[in-house]
Amino acid sequence: MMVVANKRNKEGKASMCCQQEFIRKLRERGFRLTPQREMVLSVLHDLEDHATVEEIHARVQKLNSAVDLATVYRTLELLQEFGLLAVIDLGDGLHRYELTSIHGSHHHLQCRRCGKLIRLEQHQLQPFLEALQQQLGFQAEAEHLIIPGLCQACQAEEAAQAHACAA
Amino acid sequence: MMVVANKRNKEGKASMCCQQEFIRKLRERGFRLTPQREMVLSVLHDLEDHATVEEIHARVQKLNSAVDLATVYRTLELLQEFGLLAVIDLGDGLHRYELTSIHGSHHHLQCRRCGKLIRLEQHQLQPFLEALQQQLGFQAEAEHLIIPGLCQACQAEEAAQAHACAA
DNA sequence: ATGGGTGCAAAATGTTTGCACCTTT
DNA sequence: AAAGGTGCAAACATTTTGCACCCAT
Repeated sequence: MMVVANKRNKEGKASMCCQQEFIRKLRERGFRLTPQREMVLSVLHDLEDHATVEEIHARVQKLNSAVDLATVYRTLELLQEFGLLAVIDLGDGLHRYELTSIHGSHHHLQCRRCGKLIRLEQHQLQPFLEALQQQLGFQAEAEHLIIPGLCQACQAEEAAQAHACAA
Repeated sequence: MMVVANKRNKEGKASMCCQQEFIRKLRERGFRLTPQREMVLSVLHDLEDHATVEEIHARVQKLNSAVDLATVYRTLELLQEFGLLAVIDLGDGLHRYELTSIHGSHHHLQCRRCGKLIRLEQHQLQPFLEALQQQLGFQAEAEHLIIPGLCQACQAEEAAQAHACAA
């Protein structure tokens, strides 16, 4: 029995390009593309940003409320093994996920004061990674670095605060 | 009642330099330096490398087996608030800790194949962090980045393996 | 006496696993 | 029939919390 898992195909976008890849990798190992797996993939596909397991599960349940959290975990694990899924750890004890094929390799600057995440594209990191290769022989495969610090706005506010204290 | 928490003072090294800092920050907030906190700090001080909570707890228990895990957690939390403690997440679900004052700001290159950690000093990262400031106005405070990739040895082995498959 | 700190046990959180049942091939 | 996949519940691991009691000021 097939469940409608991706309503967006009618829009004609090359939607779910990653589904082909997923199916291929599943078949390679004798695994199947089930409606549940399709739904998880679809939800991941539609994320503008990375999401936690709970968020993914909640969205999947809107499509079919019977889908279990354990199934979501199991599917995410598969996607990770296949290298299709990036795992992001912001240090708050929650893992966040996103499809690598959709968002491309990128990184985040995380403001420790306001929490804002600033996207950093792979190419902005490239010179640094190349230096690692040349100087240390290390071939970096950084897909998702989180660099903590202070965003521009918060730098200003902290400076203002320091002023106020001094006065 | 005072418990001997740091046997190494007799060696004459400027041992436990961080203890002064810890005491000062505690006092600032009306908190106390207890034997338990002293022991946790001492254990952290003697680590060659970062350690998990369990490892720290085990070492503290060698000094006084009554010390509770919860106390270790509470002390680590304090040290974090004071900015004296670096938390490292290698992605295996365990947090590792080390005193910033002892080991200095540094980072790690982590080989995804053999698991080896290669130390990367702060100054090796500096040009990149400065570029972030100049180009994006972001003031990075990266204290402990983990950059995944392949170490030199494993690059060679992967290449050899690829050859073998082709043949 | 006031308030911080501890140990202990319970709870909360996030994730994994065992298993009976269902589904696809 | 064989093998994979699911939902459910229980198990797990890590971390946090509530509380009675202890200790320092």
